[in-house]
Amino acid sequence: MSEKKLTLQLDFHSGLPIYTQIVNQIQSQLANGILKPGDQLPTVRALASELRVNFNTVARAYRILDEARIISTQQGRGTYITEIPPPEVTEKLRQESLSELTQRFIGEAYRLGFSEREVSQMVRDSLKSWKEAKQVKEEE
Amino acid sequence: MSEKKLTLQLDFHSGLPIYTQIVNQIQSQLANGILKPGDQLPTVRALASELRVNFNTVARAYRILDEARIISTQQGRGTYITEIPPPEVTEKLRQESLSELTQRFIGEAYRLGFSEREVSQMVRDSLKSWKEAKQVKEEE
DNA sequence: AATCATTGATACAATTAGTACAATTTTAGG
DNA sequence: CCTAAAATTGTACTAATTGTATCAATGATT
Repeated sequence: MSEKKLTLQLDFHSGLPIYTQIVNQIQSQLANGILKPGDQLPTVRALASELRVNFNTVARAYRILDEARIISTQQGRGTYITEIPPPEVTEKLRQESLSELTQRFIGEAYRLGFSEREVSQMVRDSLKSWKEAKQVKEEE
Repeated sequence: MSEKKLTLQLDFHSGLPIYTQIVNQIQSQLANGILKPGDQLPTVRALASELRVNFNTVARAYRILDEARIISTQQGRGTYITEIPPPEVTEKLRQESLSELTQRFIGEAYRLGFSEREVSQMVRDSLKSWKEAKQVKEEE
């Protein structure tokens, strides 16, 4: 696993805010293929030290990219380029995630000794309340 | 006694903490019948080594599952899937617990952006598999 | 001068790793 | 067999690394 070193060129006199320059350059390196989905970015402190900049400035750039779903920042872990699943598998992944969630729920209910009838009845009731709550919310 | 090897797939970039992924996948495998009450799980150190993760991370996952009464950890012995406790709770408590469980499930599905239709369809499917699995088990 | 955007300082929170310890089982000597 | 040491297993506490939140200082623009 090669440790790619993120290289950014900041221009402190350009009038563009530092955090904007960081955002732009990471986006452009991603567009160029220099950065790839799954790549880990330097920590906010490491990159800040590299660029001779306050780490909050890097954190701000990372937050902007995170909100744009371009990167994924994880407290205590690090920062990674978002994996973009090809569109045809997105739905599959979605279903798998719902399936796992449902299986955990059913399994837990089973463990607690509930019958199929009880579970399906409770799901019906809960979905009904949920739908009603959603309608109220949409009327606001 | 066949030594079932617990197989987990971790995604280190998914945004979900490792310990959460371990918790979820063990619950899933229990719901699927891949894991069964009484099964012994790998030791914290064995699973950690397998997953290339610190053993405290596995211990944390095990502790969460233990607190949820899904597994039973015993210092010096090992870790086992909890045997289904006889539901000695009253019917009222039973219903409350099912209701809470269901609302948590629906809420989580909602948070992940699934529609009522998708959720109820998935519940139907999962209940069907569950019923089938139970029949097979009763024939043994 | 006032205001606003940018950057910096400081404290905090979440996750994972390190180290020492306690409970239990296994094993080796007698 | 019995017993004590060793190995195995989970626990507790702490440290290190990471991103987050809040607010203060700075500096440019109006």
